[in-house]
Amino acid sequence: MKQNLPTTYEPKTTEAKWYKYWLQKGLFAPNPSLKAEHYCIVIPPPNVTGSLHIGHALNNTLQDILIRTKRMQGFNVLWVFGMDHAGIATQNVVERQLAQENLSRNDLGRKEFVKRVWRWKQESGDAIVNQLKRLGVSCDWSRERFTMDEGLSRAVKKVFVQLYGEGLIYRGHYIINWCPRCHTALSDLEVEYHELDGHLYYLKYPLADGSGKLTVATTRPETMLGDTAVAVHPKDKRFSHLIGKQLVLPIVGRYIPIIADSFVTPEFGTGSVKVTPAHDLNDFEMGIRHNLQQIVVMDSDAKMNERAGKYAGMDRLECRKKILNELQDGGFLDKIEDYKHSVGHCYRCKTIIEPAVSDQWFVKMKPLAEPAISAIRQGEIELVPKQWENTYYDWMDNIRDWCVSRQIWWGHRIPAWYCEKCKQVIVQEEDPALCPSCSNTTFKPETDVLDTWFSSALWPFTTLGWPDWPEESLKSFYPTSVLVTGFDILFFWVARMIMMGLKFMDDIPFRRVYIHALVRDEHGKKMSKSKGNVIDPLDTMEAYGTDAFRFSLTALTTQGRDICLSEKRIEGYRNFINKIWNASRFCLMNLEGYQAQDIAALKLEPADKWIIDKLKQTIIGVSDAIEKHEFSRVALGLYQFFWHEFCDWYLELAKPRLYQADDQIARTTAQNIIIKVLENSLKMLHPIIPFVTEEIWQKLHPDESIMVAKWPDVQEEWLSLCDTDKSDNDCKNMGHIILIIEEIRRIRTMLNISPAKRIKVHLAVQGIQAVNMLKQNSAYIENLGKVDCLSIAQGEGKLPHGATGLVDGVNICVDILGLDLTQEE
RNA sequence: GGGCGGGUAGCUCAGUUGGGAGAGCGCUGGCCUUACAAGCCAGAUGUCACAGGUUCAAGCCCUGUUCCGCCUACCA
Repeated sequence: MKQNLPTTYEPKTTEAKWYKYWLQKGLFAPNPSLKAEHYCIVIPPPNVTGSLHIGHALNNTLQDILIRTKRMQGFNVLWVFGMDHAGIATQNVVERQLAQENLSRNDLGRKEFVKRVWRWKQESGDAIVNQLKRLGVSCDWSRERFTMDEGLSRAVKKVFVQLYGEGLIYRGHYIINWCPRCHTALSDLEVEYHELDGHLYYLKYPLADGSGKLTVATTRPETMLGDTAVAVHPKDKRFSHLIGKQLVLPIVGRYIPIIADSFVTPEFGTGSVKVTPAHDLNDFEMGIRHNLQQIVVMDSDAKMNERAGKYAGMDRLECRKKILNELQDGGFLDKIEDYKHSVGHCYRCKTIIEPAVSDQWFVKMKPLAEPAISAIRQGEIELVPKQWENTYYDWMDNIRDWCVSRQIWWGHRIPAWYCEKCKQVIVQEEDPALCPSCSNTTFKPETDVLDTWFSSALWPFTTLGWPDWPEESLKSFYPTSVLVTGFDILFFWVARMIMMGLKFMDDIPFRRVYIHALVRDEHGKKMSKSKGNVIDPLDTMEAYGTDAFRFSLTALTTQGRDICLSEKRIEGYRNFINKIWNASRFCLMNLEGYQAQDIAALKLEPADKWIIDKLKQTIIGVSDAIEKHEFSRVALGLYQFFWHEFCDWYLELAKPRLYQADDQIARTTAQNIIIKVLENSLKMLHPIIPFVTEEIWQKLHPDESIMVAKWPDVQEEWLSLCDTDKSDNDCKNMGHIILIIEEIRRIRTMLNISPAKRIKVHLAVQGIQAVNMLKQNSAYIENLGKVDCLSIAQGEGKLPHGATGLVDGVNICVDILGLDLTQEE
């Protein structure tokens, strides 16, 4: 069994080899004949917008750790893979490509454009799959799904139609967030707010009766063209005499009323506010309350339209300047103050969004949210870390209706038609044949598509086969075991999956949500291409190996904190991988004559019991940490055990027995222990670093994959053999011996004794038992302390001249007679 | 405005029910000791943000202050 291996681990060749092997053996798919508890994860589907970033690497590494562990623990495991069509984002990518050819999507037309996006989807999808394979993830590729594939599209239609039928989806004329660049409505969540330095402009509106002027404050003077009122607080005594009077809108000349509305904050600005129902959310609502006209003065590009008169065609910001000039000239501009305020931007293209009124489709959220709130409150779904529950409640308790229609081309068409004759809206899965109200047969189909997150919300059950359930077995994987995701999509995705799962499956979609952090650079800065601090997963895997990369991510994943990743750190863990490699190499090199033996046939030494006890503690700690999803604890516990306990101490302690040939049983014992410890370590390490562990495992067990090896079990005879609770003190004694060795080494260093030099050491301790213990373990001290003459005495002893130390009641004296200490000075 | 998280060794961070202040990297010194120089041995380094309080005992619990980050809101 003796084998020779190179001294440095070479990840590249190894990784490709084993991934292929696993695929060929079909180890990623669930075992239909296995009668075991199910463990299922559905992947957060990556967007088909290009390639994966480090956040994906983290997300999928953590999922793979759970999946691989559970597989080894005997569960019937399914990890569903799939991708998201990512409506706006993907459309933008393809539009940018077209722009390089000086084309727009309109040049192609809808049909051609969508074809082109499908082409891109193929390309991007392949890249994503390859990256994930490179990362070593063990998802079931045979069940790949796409949010726009046939089955999922059918599910989307079905859900839409049912919700519409129940009045939970409606079409309405409301104010929404409009992105003038993407040319589509956005949901509230898709708007990012950023603080901008702006101004507060004070405008003077004259009273129609000539009795004076009323000053309003605004950040957007250009919207005055669409003003249809000025509001004051009903209890504000300064203005109560003006309520009901008319103002003359400067420049425009239109008459607008002064209204009273408690929305107005008397302390802010002048206490009176201009009302533009068509271009501001609050004004819109005030407009409804007071039955005001909505005057739209901008078009879909956020340019002024014909209602803006001479400003028509102007960009909104340009128009602002011109209007201010004109107001100034007319004496309507009172003053301008600097003002910081937050402005909404499109989360996909960062353009400033424009509130606009239009016809859109909405999902009524309150009835869906209530059961989803109680699912968390009742503990049916657990959020890890728990602190996110507050955030969840906060949003869910104040949830607003969800605008789901998008005016883009890439996505699920809304299954609605309009009768060309009577304008009746028809919502159904199939094309209508006959108008139910006028029997007309010609219809205009809805051109809007659905928000991407609408189909994502159905992901946990559509990927498993709903509504057709082509494979009956998959049904039993719902609810899934855990969802692993970032906090940034808690509302976008997690909350909506819970709502839809409860609505359509009548059950939660997952029992637990593990929410991990964002990956930042080593100084905590967000990674971005423009800052140049991006760590690319592929480059990193190329440079340090996939295992080192995965181990780094895992070791840094502590709950409730962002992950700061530096190359230095990855390099450090690369060294750990190499350490594993070399320790394994050492074990394999010393297996001559090895035979697996029953414990009973072995002659265990204190060092053996000590390492077995440490292994046992590690198994308990690691298994527990995985169960609690404390990933950093998993990685660091294994690191500490393997490097510092196994390599630094045990292997050194075991070397004399491995190197000699006289005492066969001593040798066999040491061999059995190192193999036992190595195998158990490899198994626990495998979910984090699958490649190197498989490589070594198969040197011990040719053509038996570690992927399906049994997870370490502390009940096993081997591991229960050293029990510190029982009378056996060998483990504890070994701990004392280690301290003594360390003290001897310290003294050596202090005295500047060359590491190669063998020295004389005298030990003295109270009590015959203690003396016997030291005598029993003297070989360890001699070997690792480089001592060739160790004397052990009871009591104070008569210690000769020398340097002394004291450890746990043991007096240590290094004999300096005969030592050449001249180099000390 | 509201909420959450965080301020621990030069850097990045652990610290699970209060009792020993820790890891990795970096740094210093010594070693090619027959697995590993991507290594081995030894070492230095901290008013645990600040101020009070509870306690025999506080990095950990309570109150206040301050700085940083994030989320959220109808900041005209």
